[in-house]
Amino acid sequence: MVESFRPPFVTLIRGAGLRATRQRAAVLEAVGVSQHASAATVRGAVSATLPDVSHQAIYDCLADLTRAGLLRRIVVVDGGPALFETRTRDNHHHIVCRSCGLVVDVDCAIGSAPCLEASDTAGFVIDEAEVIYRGLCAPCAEAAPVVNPHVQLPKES
Amino acid sequence: MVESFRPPFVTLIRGAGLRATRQRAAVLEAVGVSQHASAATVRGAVSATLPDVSHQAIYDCLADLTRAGLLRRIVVVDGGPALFETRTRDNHHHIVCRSCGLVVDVDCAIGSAPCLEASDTAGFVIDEAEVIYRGLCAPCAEAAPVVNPHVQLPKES
DNA sequence: ACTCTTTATTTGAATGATTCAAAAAAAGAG
DNA sequence: CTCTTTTTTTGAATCATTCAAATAAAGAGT
Repeated sequence: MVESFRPPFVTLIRGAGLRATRQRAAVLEAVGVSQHASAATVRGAVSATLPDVSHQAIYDCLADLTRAGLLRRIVVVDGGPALFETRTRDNHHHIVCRSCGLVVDVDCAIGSAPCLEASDTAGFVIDEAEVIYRGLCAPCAEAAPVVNPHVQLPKES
Repeated sequence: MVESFRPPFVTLIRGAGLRATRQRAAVLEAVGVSQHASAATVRGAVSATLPDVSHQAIYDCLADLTRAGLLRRIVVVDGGPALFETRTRDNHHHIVCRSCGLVVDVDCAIGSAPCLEASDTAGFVIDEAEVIYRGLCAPCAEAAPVVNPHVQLPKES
């Protein structure tokens, strides 16, 4: 059952050396639309056009696209699901709202270099620095009279 | 069956407003000894003196001690177990070896302030910045002719 | 020390994101 | 259009962690 793919996604996928399947195109599109989407979110979006996608296909596509460099995988909430984004290879970081789980991109704080400067590298050869800022987004900060440090974050962003 | 507790741990625990139980003292000691220990590691250490500790007690103790500020909980490996450490409230960061999982503390890179300076806070009220450096520790860097970006990290540090 | 109320621990089952494995289906080279 | 390879489906399994009810220990007061 061959439908018409939206060219750009297929091109991207083939360009990354992967076979262009409906599932992969849909997953890539879904991640692009829903910024910082979890596998569950992606599945929800994809099933709008492909009602019978298996969750395994979602996980496989996300893993393949991530390995191919078309997606980036992040985990910003302890115990929460992994999130995926289409901005790759630019070493940006993230701000996460403790209350609603909103994730926003931030450019590297320390100049344009991938902020690999640790005060003491303890002999390590460092190739990546991941920075996660936490706090409250504007709406949540306004709504919160007292910040409760024990709030349980929603598992879904 | 009251044994003799090592005073310091009991004092610390009571000082934090918690009841001093054998399990809590043993857990606190275990985390202090095994730097960056997982719940499983802690259980292993604790069961040397308390052979019948339940895993639930380990999780409860770790959660209680963390809530009381005597422990800090971190997750440095995607999908890996949470690790606990006794250095709290000093905003230090971590370097993680991609190969062997070794975790080492690093002081904040951006001066002594808790490096909360994001380039653009997007309206968020930020209260924490978590930094995780990744790479290879000295022994692993020497042992690795080619760095394989797909190595699966051991779940245990 | 002894009793009582509160808080912890044990016991055993459940959750949820993710992964494994085998069979069926689709992609794309020739 | 066929064939081989790669994907997807299907269905079960894993692992850290959590929930819930019953039992036990802590510590204040006597």
